[in-house]
Amino acid sequence: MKDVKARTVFVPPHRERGAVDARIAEAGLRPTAQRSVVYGVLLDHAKDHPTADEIFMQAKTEKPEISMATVYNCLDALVKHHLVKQVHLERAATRYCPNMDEHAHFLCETCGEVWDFEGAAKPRTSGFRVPSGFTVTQTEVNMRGVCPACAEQEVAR
Amino acid sequence: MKDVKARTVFVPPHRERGAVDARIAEAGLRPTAQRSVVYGVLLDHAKDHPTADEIFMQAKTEKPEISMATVYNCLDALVKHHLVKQVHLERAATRYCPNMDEHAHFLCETCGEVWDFEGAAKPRTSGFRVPSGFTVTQTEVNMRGVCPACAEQEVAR
DNA sequence: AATAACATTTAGAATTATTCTAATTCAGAT
DNA sequence: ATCTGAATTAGAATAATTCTAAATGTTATT
Repeated sequence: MKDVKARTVFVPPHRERGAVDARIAEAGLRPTAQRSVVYGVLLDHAKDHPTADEIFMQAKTEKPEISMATVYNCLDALVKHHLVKQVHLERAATRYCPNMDEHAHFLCETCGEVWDFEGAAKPRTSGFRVPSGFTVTQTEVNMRGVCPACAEQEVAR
Repeated sequence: MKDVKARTVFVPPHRERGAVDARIAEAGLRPTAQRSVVYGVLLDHAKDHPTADEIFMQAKTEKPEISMATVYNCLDALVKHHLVKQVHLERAATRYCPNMDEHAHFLCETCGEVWDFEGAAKPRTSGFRVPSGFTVTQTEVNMRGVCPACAEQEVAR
């Protein structure tokens, strides 16, 4: 697998300021300036599944004083209040995803890019038999393989 | 969540020496002493889903000269040759699992213990629609929640 | 059996992601 | 204005993993 890179991060096109704060407040969190920026960055880059470090770098362009520790604090708060999901695809850095619909993640083993696959059936247990007595609160489905772009390049060679 | 601990590791009851080497060889790997020990430890503690560090500690009791780097090397080789699966449940250390049947992993958020849930339906895509052009080679299903023992303690309080 | 070529192991240093700590700042309630 | 607790900050500390270079082991060839 090549070096795992995130997509190029670019400045958010349009993000409604109040809407972000409203969602944070609805989730039962005080919408501080930092949390808004972190959550906003994540919403703008939902497709990128950025790491804490990538979020930090982007957040700094909007709020230069923000610190890495705050990014982690904010992400933890957002995760705890079900606005954001952690994604553990590899032994590398945790990725963050603001798409709370049930969906799977796909990691291309060639280019390292991550995609969302929308769910169909019952993702709560994803076809697995949960033994009695266990309570499942969250299910994460991670796939790996080759994306169309990389498959094409493979053929070309 | 309490401190995440692995189950108490105890000395393997009976492990057939030749069988381990044979499986390593079948997978196309040279069965070195270190690989045998690492794979053997993993087979004996399949239910524990140990981390590299836990494997290292147990392996040392059988082969005191083994080094952490070698444990990582061996694990990587075993993963590459499909004898072992990596499990990424949390932001903590990667866990290793020698059960190559399709199954899901369940992490108890209270005690940190990990279980295998045997699969029923088609775990290859686990009910998710894979867009055309993508090739899925591996699917990992991770669940979180509360295990029966912890649920009981919860009620007792 | 000796040699060459290559794979594996080793110890320890280096790197990277994440968490911790203590001081400071901020927001809301009195 | 002041108190109180929550949030943020910088930087140190920790933990997992990878890297490096040297030593050792293995296999194939002579």
